[in-house]
Amino acid sequence: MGRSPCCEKTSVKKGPWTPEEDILLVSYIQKHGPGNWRSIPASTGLLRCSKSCRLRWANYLRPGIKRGSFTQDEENIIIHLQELLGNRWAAIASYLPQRTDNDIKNYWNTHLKKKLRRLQFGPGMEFDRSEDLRTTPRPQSMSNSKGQWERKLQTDIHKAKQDLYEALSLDKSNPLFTQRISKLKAPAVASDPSSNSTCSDPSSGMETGGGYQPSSSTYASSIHNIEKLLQGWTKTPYSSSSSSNTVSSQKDLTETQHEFQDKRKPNMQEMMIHPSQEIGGPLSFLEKWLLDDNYGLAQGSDDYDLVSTIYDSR
DNA sequence: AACCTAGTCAACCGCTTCATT
DNA sequence: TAATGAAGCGGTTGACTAGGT
Repeated sequence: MGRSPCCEKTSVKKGPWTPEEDILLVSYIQKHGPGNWRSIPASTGLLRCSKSCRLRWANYLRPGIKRGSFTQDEENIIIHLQELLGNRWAAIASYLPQRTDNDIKNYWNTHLKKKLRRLQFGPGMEFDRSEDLRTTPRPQSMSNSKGQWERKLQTDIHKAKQDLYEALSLDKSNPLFTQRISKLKAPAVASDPSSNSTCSDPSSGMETGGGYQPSSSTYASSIHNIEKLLQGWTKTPYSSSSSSNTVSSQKDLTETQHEFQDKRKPNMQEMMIHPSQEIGGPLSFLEKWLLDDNYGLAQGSDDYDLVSTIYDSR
């Protein structure tokens, strides 16, 4: 299994992305859709490696990303999922579609770890909880019989489930939750994009996030630049002509920018309302888990399937 | 005003997993 | 089945900023 020669080490640009680079990347993805990262540098003329392009898209340019401080509900979800799943940030992020795994990881490392440490050991006590989690309960349980591990996990899951359900249902403004609740009840009814919105800025449709203070000097932190770039992004089917995937000419670029500003703007909000390009998609595993068994909390329902799923996925 | 320190977060690195041949 | 390449993931780094001295 050879290492992937991700990119030529020479002539690959590193460091913060420029607006021009973002435009090239967004233009390409707007035409061809995300994926096929390998071909992007060659097709767009970007002097970035494929990994860098994918990361830039996934962590920053992708529509529907919510920036800014995390809510209490989000915190609770992250804490419980981290307990259940460990540092599997991508898995955790899949339950918070508006947040990227990188964001969650950063937030965990910079805020939550310390917060939990303080709560658990009191101020002044320094203890690396993540280290503890890595070396104690779960691995210990794993070393025991599967049955023991499952019972322990079931207890955790019941608690997590209860808290997660409370967290989600308390947040009436959570569009993902309400939308999916209604979808569950009436799957045939198309959702009304104008009925709910997380967008704090209706003119742009961009979730600016509470309290987020973009850096004034660095491009990478300027939400407004990204906002402009993505203005008009839609889920319009991508061009199937992936053979001519070159956005090298200025003409193409200009046209694309105009497309963003003109034709596509009306659908921007839709994308923001339905993050993660999962509009109308199937309920996530966790959502099904929460919703399909009538919450199964007081009934003491058997979470064996869930436990098995989690267990087997390890 | 200058320096220091801690916090934040975008981006990179290297490993693993997945898909294809 | 094995080999290969691409994509995905988590850990880490380093640039930048804010606040304190």
